Amino acid sequence: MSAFAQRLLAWFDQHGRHDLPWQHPREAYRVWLAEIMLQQTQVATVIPYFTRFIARFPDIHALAAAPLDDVLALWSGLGYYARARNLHRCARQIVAQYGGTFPRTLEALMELPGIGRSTAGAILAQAFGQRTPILDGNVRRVLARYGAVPGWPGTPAVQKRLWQLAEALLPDERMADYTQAIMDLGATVCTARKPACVRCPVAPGCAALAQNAVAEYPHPRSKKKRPQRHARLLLIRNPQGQLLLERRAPLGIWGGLWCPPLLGELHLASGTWAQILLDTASRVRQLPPLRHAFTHFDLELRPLQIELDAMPELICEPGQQLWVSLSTLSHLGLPAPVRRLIEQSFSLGST
DNA sequence: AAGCCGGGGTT
DNA sequence: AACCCAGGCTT
Repeated sequence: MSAFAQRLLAWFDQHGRHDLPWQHPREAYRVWLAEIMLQQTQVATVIPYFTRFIARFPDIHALAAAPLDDVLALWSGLGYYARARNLHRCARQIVAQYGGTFPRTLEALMELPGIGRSTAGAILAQAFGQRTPILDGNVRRVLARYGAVPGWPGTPAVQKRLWQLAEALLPDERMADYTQAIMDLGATVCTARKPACVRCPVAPGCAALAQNAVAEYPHPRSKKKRPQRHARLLLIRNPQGQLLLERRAPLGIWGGLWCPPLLGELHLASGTWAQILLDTASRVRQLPPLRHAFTHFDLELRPLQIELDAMPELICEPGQQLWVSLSTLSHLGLPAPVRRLIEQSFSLGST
Protein backbone atom coordinates (compact mmCIF):
# COMPACT_ATOMS: atom_id res chain seq x y z
CA MET A 1 0.00 0.00 0.00
CA SER A 2 1.24 3.49 -0.82
CA ALA A 3 2.87 5.53 1.92
CA PHE A 4 0.34 8.21 1.03
CA ALA A 5 -2.59 5.95 1.91
CA GLN A 6 -0.95 4.63 5.07
CA ARG A 7 -0.21 8.07 6.45
CA LEU A 8 -3.59 9.37 5.43
CA LEU A 9 -5.50 6.57 7.14
CA ALA A 10 -3.51 6.96 10.36
CA TRP A 11 -4.22 10.68 10.30
CA PHE A 12 -7.92 10.05 9.65
CA ASP A 13 -8.30 7.94 12.79
CA GLN A 14 -7.12 10.87 14.90
CA HIS A 15 -8.23 13.95 12.99
CA GLY A 16 -10.83 12.97 10.41
CA ARG A 17 -14.57 13.65 10.53
CA HIS A 18 -16.45 10.71 11.98
CA ASP A 19 -19.81 12.23 12.84
CA LEU A 20 -21.31 13.30 9.51
CA PRO A 21 -24.99 12.29 9.22
CA TRP A 22 -24.47 10.14 6.13
CA GLN A 23 -21.78 8.07 7.86
CA HIS A 24 -24.24 6.42 10.25
CA PRO A 25 -25.30 4.14 8.76
CA ARG A 26 -22.98 4.29 5.74
CA GLU A 27 -25.35 2.72 3.22
CA ALA A 28 -25.78 3.27 -0.49
CA TYR A 29 -28.99 5.33 -0.39
CA ARG A 30 -27.63 7.77 2.17
CA VAL A 31 -24.19 7.98 0.56
CA TRP A 32 -25.77 8.63 -2.82
CA LEU A 33 -28.12 11.30 -1.49
CA ALA A 34 -25.28 13.03 0.35
CA GLU A 35 -23.02 12.89 -2.71
CA ILE A 36 -25.64 14.52 -4.92
CA MET A 37 -26.36 17.25 -2.38
CA LEU A 38 -22.65 17.86 -1.87
CA GLN A 39 -21.97 18.49 -5.54
CA GLN A 40 -20.69 22.07 -5.60
CA THR A 41 -22.18 22.63 -2.15
CA GLN A 42 -20.44 22.82 1.19
CA VAL A 43 -20.89 20.31 3.98
CA ALA A 44 -22.31 22.78 6.50
CA THR A 45 -24.97 23.84 4.01
CA VAL A 46 -25.97 20.29 3.15
CA ILE A 47 -26.41 18.81 6.64
CA PRO A 48 -29.84 20.31 7.50
CA TYR A 49 -31.16 19.49 4.01
CA PHE A 50 -29.89 15.93 4.31
CA THR A 51 -31.56 15.47 7.68
CA ARG A 52 -34.93 16.79 6.45
CA PHE A 53 -34.68 14.69 3.30
CA ILE A 54 -34.00 11.45 5.16
CA ALA A 55 -36.84 12.14 7.55
CA ARG A 56 -39.27 12.66 4.66
CA PHE A 57 -37.84 9.98 2.33
CA PRO A 58 -36.23 7.32 4.55
CA ASP A 59 -35.46 4.97 1.65
CA ILE A 60 -35.29 4.90 -2.11
CA HIS A 61 -38.80 3.50 -2.44
CA ALA A 62 -40.26 6.46 -0.58
CA LEU A 63 -38.33 8.84 -2.80
CA ALA A 64 -39.34 7.07 -5.99
CA ALA A 65 -43.00 7.10 -4.99
CA ALA A 66 -43.05 10.83 -4.19
CA PRO A 67 -44.18 13.49 -6.68
CA LEU A 68 -41.37 15.60 -8.12
CA ASP A 69 -42.94 18.69 -6.56
CA ASP A 70 -42.33 17.33 -3.07
CA VAL A 71 -38.69 16.67 -3.89
CA LEU A 72 -38.21 20.15 -5.35
CA ALA A 73 -39.86 21.73 -2.32
CA LEU A 74 -37.38 20.03 0.01
CA TRP A 75 -34.56 21.01 -2.32
CA SER A 76 -35.58 24.67 -2.45
CA GLY A 77 -32.63 26.83 -1.45
CA LEU A 78 -29.99 24.24 -2.22
CA GLY A 79 -29.55 25.34 -5.84
CA TYR A 80 -28.67 23.41 -8.99
CA TYR A 81 -32.18 22.06 -9.32
CA ALA A 82 -31.22 19.70 -12.11
CA ARG A 83 -29.70 17.66 -9.29
CA ALA A 84 -33.12 17.24 -7.68
CA ARG A 85 -34.76 16.27 -10.97
CA ASN A 86 -32.00 13.77 -11.68
CA LEU A 87 -32.18 12.46 -8.13
CA HIS A 88 -35.87 11.75 -8.54
CA ARG A 89 -35.46 10.15 -11.96
CA CYS A 90 -32.55 8.12 -10.63
CA ALA A 91 -34.57 6.78 -7.70
CA ARG A 92 -37.37 5.68 -10.01
CA GLN A 93 -34.90 4.08 -12.38
CA ILE A 94 -33.17 2.13 -9.59
CA VAL A 95 -36.52 0.87 -8.34
CA ALA A 96 -37.77 -0.04 -11.81
CA GLN A 97 -34.55 -1.47 -13.15
CA TYR A 98 -32.87 -2.94 -10.05
CA GLY A 99 -35.75 -3.45 -7.63
CA GLY A 100 -34.48 -0.68 -5.38
CA THR A 101 -30.95 -2.06 -4.93
CA PHE A 102 -28.03 0.06 -6.13
CA PRO A 103 -25.89 -1.60 -8.83
CA ARG A 104 -22.30 -2.28 -7.79
CA THR A 105 -20.32 -1.51 -10.91
CA LEU A 106 -18.90 1.79 -12.10
CA GLU A 107 -20.44 1.40 -15.53
CA ALA A 108 -23.95 0.70 -14.27
CA LEU A 109 -23.85 3.54 -11.76
CA MET A 110 -22.60 6.02 -14.35
CA GLU A 111 -25.54 5.14 -16.59
CA LEU A 112 -27.85 6.63 -13.98
CA PRO A 113 -28.91 10.29 -14.19
CA GLY A 114 -26.88 12.66 -12.03
CA ILE A 115 -24.13 10.13 -11.30
CA GLY A 116 -20.77 10.78 -12.94
CA ARG A 117 -17.47 9.04 -12.38
CA SER A 118 -16.65 10.73 -9.09
CA THR A 119 -20.06 10.20 -7.49
CA ALA A 120 -20.11 6.60 -8.71
CA GLY A 121 -16.66 6.08 -7.19
CA ALA A 122 -17.78 7.56 -3.89
CA ILE A 123 -20.78 5.23 -3.70
CA LEU A 124 -18.72 2.14 -4.54
CA ALA A 125 -15.98 3.05 -2.07
CA GLN A 126 -18.06 4.31 0.82
CA ALA A 127 -21.08 2.03 0.68
CA PHE A 128 -19.49 -1.14 -0.70
CA GLY A 129 -15.79 -0.80 0.14
CA GLN A 130 -14.74 -1.21 -3.48
CA ARG A 131 -11.30 -0.06 -4.60
CA THR A 132 -12.46 2.86 -6.75
CA PRO A 133 -11.10 6.42 -6.68
CA ILE A 134 -13.00 9.70 -6.54
CA LEU A 135 -11.96 13.09 -7.91
CA ASP A 136 -13.90 15.96 -6.42
CA GLY A 137 -12.72 19.48 -5.70
CA ASN A 138 -10.92 18.48 -2.52
CA VAL A 139 -9.14 15.51 -4.04
CA ARG A 140 -8.19 17.48 -7.15
CA ARG A 141 -6.43 20.02 -4.99
CA VAL A 142 -4.72 17.46 -2.76
CA LEU A 143 -3.44 15.44 -5.72
CA ALA A 144 -2.44 18.43 -7.86
CA ARG A 145 -0.22 19.50 -4.98
CA TYR A 146 1.01 16.08 -3.93
CA GLY A 147 2.08 15.27 -7.49
CA ALA A 148 2.84 18.87 -8.53
CA VAL A 149 0.53 18.38 -11.51
CA PRO A 150 0.64 21.51 -13.70
CA GLY A 151 -2.26 23.01 -15.65
CA TRP A 152 -5.89 23.80 -14.91
CA PRO A 153 -7.75 20.66 -13.71
CA GLY A 154 -10.70 21.51 -15.95
CA THR A 155 -8.87 20.32 -19.05
CA PRO A 156 -9.12 16.66 -20.08
CA ALA A 157 -5.35 16.16 -20.13
CA VAL A 158 -4.96 17.31 -16.52
CA GLN A 159 -8.07 15.38 -15.47
CA LYS A 160 -6.55 12.23 -16.91
CA ARG A 161 -3.32 12.66 -14.96
CA LEU A 162 -5.22 13.31 -11.73
CA TRP A 163 -7.41 10.23 -12.17
CA GLN A 164 -4.30 8.13 -12.79
CA LEU A 165 -2.67 9.50 -9.67
CA ALA A 166 -5.85 8.93 -7.65
CA GLU A 167 -5.89 5.31 -8.79
CA ALA A 168 -2.21 4.77 -8.03
CA LEU A 169 -2.45 6.00 -4.45
CA LEU A 170 -5.41 3.84 -3.35
CA PRO A 171 -5.00 1.61 -0.27
CA ASP A 172 -5.53 -2.13 -0.26
CA GLU A 173 -8.18 -1.92 2.45
CA ARG A 174 -10.41 0.50 4.36
CA MET A 175 -11.66 2.14 1.16
CA ALA A 176 -14.61 3.82 2.86
CA ASP A 177 -12.38 5.45 5.46
CA TYR A 178 -9.75 6.35 2.89
CA THR A 179 -12.29 8.10 0.67
CA GLN A 180 -13.57 10.10 3.61
CA ALA A 181 -10.00 10.77 4.72
CA ILE A 182 -8.78 12.32 1.49
CA MET A 183 -11.80 14.61 1.39
CA ASP A 184 -11.29 15.58 5.03
CA LEU A 185 -7.65 16.35 4.33
CA GLY A 186 -8.66 18.68 1.51
CA ALA A 187 -11.36 20.31 3.60
CA THR A 188 -9.38 20.87 6.80
CA VAL A 189 -5.63 20.81 6.03
CA CYS A 190 -4.88 21.02 2.31
CA THR A 191 -7.26 23.96 1.90
CA ALA A 192 -7.53 26.24 -1.10
CA ARG A 193 -6.03 29.16 0.80
CA LYS A 194 -3.50 29.00 3.61
CA PRO A 195 -2.94 25.25 3.58
CA ALA A 196 -1.66 23.92 6.91
CA CYS A 197 1.30 21.94 5.58
CA VAL A 198 2.80 21.72 9.07
CA ARG A 199 -0.18 19.59 10.09
CA CYS A 200 -0.27 17.52 6.90
CA PRO A 201 0.31 13.77 7.25
CA VAL A 202 1.47 13.39 3.65
CA ALA A 203 3.81 16.37 3.60
CA PRO A 204 6.88 14.06 3.41
CA GLY A 205 5.88 12.96 -0.10
CA CYS A 206 4.36 16.20 -1.37
CA ALA A 207 6.04 17.37 -4.57
CA ALA A 208 4.62 20.89 -4.44
CA LEU A 209 5.87 21.34 -0.88
CA ALA A 210 9.30 20.05 -1.88
CA GLN A 211 9.38 22.77 -4.55
CA ASN A 212 8.16 25.29 -1.98
CA ALA A 213 5.35 26.04 -4.43
CA VAL A 214 2.17 24.73 -2.81
CA ALA A 215 0.31 27.93 -3.72
CA GLU A 216 0.98 27.30 -7.42
CA TYR A 217 -1.21 24.17 -7.47
CA PRO A 218 -3.79 23.58 -8.74
CA HIS A 219 -3.50 26.20 -11.44
CA PRO A 220 -6.60 28.47 -11.44
CA ARG A 221 -8.98 28.63 -14.37
CA SER A 222 -8.84 31.57 -16.72
CA LYS A 223 -11.37 34.18 -15.67
CA LYS A 224 -14.04 35.79 -17.75
CA LYS A 225 -16.57 38.43 -16.87
CA ARG A 226 -20.27 37.78 -16.71
CA PRO A 227 -22.84 39.55 -18.87
CA GLN A 228 -25.58 41.60 -17.17
CA ARG A 229 -29.21 40.61 -17.70
CA HIS A 230 -32.48 41.82 -16.24
CA ALA A 231 -36.12 40.83 -16.01
CA ARG A 232 -39.41 42.09 -14.65
CA LEU A 233 -40.83 40.06 -11.80
CA LEU A 234 -44.61 40.46 -11.60
CA LEU A 235 -45.96 40.12 -8.07
CA ILE A 236 -49.61 39.84 -9.02
CA ARG A 237 -52.20 39.65 -6.24
CA ASN A 238 -55.90 38.95 -6.62
CA PRO A 239 -58.63 40.57 -4.49
CA GLN A 240 -58.12 37.88 -1.85
CA GLY A 241 -54.49 38.90 -1.50
CA GLN A 242 -53.23 35.69 -3.10
CA LEU A 243 -50.10 35.70 -5.23
CA LEU A 244 -49.89 34.26 -8.75
CA LEU A 245 -47.22 31.63 -9.38
CA GLU A 246 -46.37 29.73 -12.51
CA ARG A 247 -44.47 26.52 -12.99
CA ARG A 248 -41.31 27.11 -14.96
CA ALA A 249 -40.32 24.90 -17.85
CA PRO A 250 -38.81 21.59 -16.72
CA LEU A 251 -35.37 22.37 -18.11
CA GLY A 252 -33.22 25.48 -17.89
CA ILE A 253 -32.84 28.01 -15.12
CA TRP A 254 -34.97 27.26 -12.08
CA GLY A 255 -36.47 24.36 -14.04
CA GLY A 256 -39.68 22.95 -12.58
CA LEU A 257 -39.82 25.49 -9.76
CA TRP A 258 -42.73 27.80 -8.98
CA CYS A 259 -42.12 31.49 -9.68
CA PRO A 260 -44.12 34.68 -10.25
CA PRO A 261 -44.38 35.60 -13.96
CA LEU A 262 -41.21 37.05 -15.46
CA LEU A 263 -41.06 39.50 -18.36
CA GLY A 264 -37.98 40.05 -20.48
CA GLU A 265 -35.18 37.55 -20.04
CA LEU A 266 -36.02 34.18 -18.50
CA HIS A 267 -39.56 34.84 -19.73
CA LEU A 268 -42.38 32.38 -19.34
CA ALA A 269 -44.90 31.00 -21.80
CA SER A 270 -47.49 33.43 -20.48
CA GLY A 271 -45.36 36.49 -21.23
CA THR A 272 -47.80 38.07 -23.64
CA TRP A 273 -50.72 37.44 -21.32
CA ALA A 274 -48.79 38.91 -18.39
CA GLN A 275 -47.83 41.96 -20.44
CA ILE A 276 -51.48 42.65 -21.25
CA LEU A 277 -52.41 42.19 -17.63
CA LEU A 278 -49.69 44.66 -16.66
CA ASP A 279 -50.81 47.20 -19.27
CA THR A 280 -54.41 47.16 -18.01
CA ALA A 281 -53.71 47.05 -14.28
CA SER A 282 -54.51 50.17 -12.33
CA ARG A 283 -52.64 49.65 -9.08
CA VAL A 284 -48.97 49.04 -9.91
CA ARG A 285 -45.94 50.05 -7.95
CA GLN A 286 -42.24 49.47 -8.37
CA LEU A 287 -40.28 47.71 -5.66
CA PRO A 288 -36.53 47.92 -5.15
CA PRO A 289 -34.57 45.70 -7.56
CA LEU A 290 -32.73 42.58 -6.52
CA ARG A 291 -29.42 41.53 -7.99
CA HIS A 292 -28.64 37.85 -8.20
CA ALA A 293 -25.40 36.30 -9.43
CA PHE A 294 -25.57 33.13 -11.49
CA THR A 295 -22.46 31.24 -12.53
CA HIS A 296 -22.39 32.73 -16.00
CA PHE A 297 -24.41 35.96 -15.79
CA ASP A 298 -25.69 38.56 -13.35
CA LEU A 299 -29.46 38.96 -13.17
CA GLU A 300 -31.26 42.04 -11.92
CA LEU A 301 -34.85 41.30 -10.94
CA ARG A 302 -37.08 44.40 -11.09
CA PRO A 303 -40.25 43.60 -9.16
CA LEU A 304 -43.62 45.20 -9.85
CA GLN A 305 -46.39 44.83 -7.31
CA ILE A 306 -49.75 44.57 -9.06
CA GLU A 307 -53.03 44.59 -7.11
CA LEU A 308 -55.97 43.33 -9.15
CA ASP A 309 -59.56 44.50 -8.64
CA ALA A 310 -61.02 41.36 -10.21
CA MET A 311 -59.92 37.83 -10.90
CA PRO A 312 -58.40 37.53 -14.38
CA GLU A 313 -58.76 34.59 -16.71
CA LEU A 314 -55.73 32.34 -16.40
CA ILE A 315 -54.32 31.25 -19.70
CA CYS A 316 -51.88 28.46 -19.03
CA GLU A 317 -52.34 24.72 -19.05
CA PRO A 318 -54.18 23.46 -15.99
CA GLY A 319 -51.85 23.00 -13.06
CA GLN A 320 -49.25 25.38 -14.45
CA GLN A 321 -50.61 28.47 -12.72
CA LEU A 322 -51.49 28.81 -9.08
CA TRP A 323 -52.91 31.38 -6.67
CA VAL A 324 -51.30 30.99 -3.27
CA SER A 325 -51.67 32.78 0.00
CA LEU A 326 -48.43 34.17 1.32
CA SER A 327 -48.52 31.85 4.31
CA THR A 328 -48.32 28.72 2.13
CA LEU A 329 -45.30 29.85 0.11
CA SER A 330 -42.94 27.90 2.30
CA HIS A 331 -44.43 24.60 1.16
CA LEU A 332 -43.61 25.21 -2.49
CA GLY A 333 -40.36 24.94 -4.42
CA LEU A 334 -39.35 28.50 -5.25
CA PRO A 335 -35.91 29.87 -6.14
CA ALA A 336 -34.40 31.10 -2.89
CA PRO A 337 -33.75 34.70 -4.00
CA VAL A 338 -37.29 35.00 -5.35
CA ARG A 339 -38.74 33.61 -2.14
CA ARG A 340 -36.74 36.11 -0.09
CA LEU A 341 -37.80 38.97 -2.31
CA ILE A 342 -41.47 38.07 -1.94
CA GLU A 343 -41.21 37.76 1.81
CA GLN A 344 -39.41 41.07 1.96
CA SER A 345 -41.91 42.81 -0.29
CA PHE A 346 -44.96 41.80 1.69
CA SER A 347 -43.62 41.90 5.24
CA LEU A 348 -43.37 45.68 5.38
CA GLY A 349 -47.04 46.46 5.75
CA SER A 350 -47.67 46.86 2.04
CA THR A 351 -51.22 45.72 1.33
C1' DA B 1 -13.22 21.92 -25.11
C1' DA B 2 -16.41 24.97 -23.37
C1' DG B 3 -20.81 26.30 -21.70
C1' DC B 4 -24.68 25.52 -18.57
C1' DC B 5 -26.58 25.09 -13.89
C1' DG B 6 -27.03 28.60 -7.56
C1' DG B 7 -26.07 29.77 -3.34
C1' DG B 8 -23.35 30.40 0.73
C1' DG B 9 -18.90 31.14 2.91
C1' DT B 10 -14.31 33.21 3.00
C1' DT B 11 -10.88 36.59 2.30
C1' DA C 1 -15.27 41.71 -5.69
C1' DA C 2 -13.21 37.41 -6.41
C1' DC C 3 -12.74 32.90 -5.38
C1' DC C 4 -14.08 28.45 -3.68
C1' DC C 5 -16.98 24.43 -2.94
C1' DA C 6 -18.05 16.15 -2.04
C1' DG C 7 -19.77 17.65 -10.40
C1' DG C 8 -22.57 16.26 -14.14
C1' DC C 9 -24.79 17.16 -18.47
C1' DT C 10 -25.05 19.10 -23.05
C1' DT C 11 -23.34 20.80 -27.29
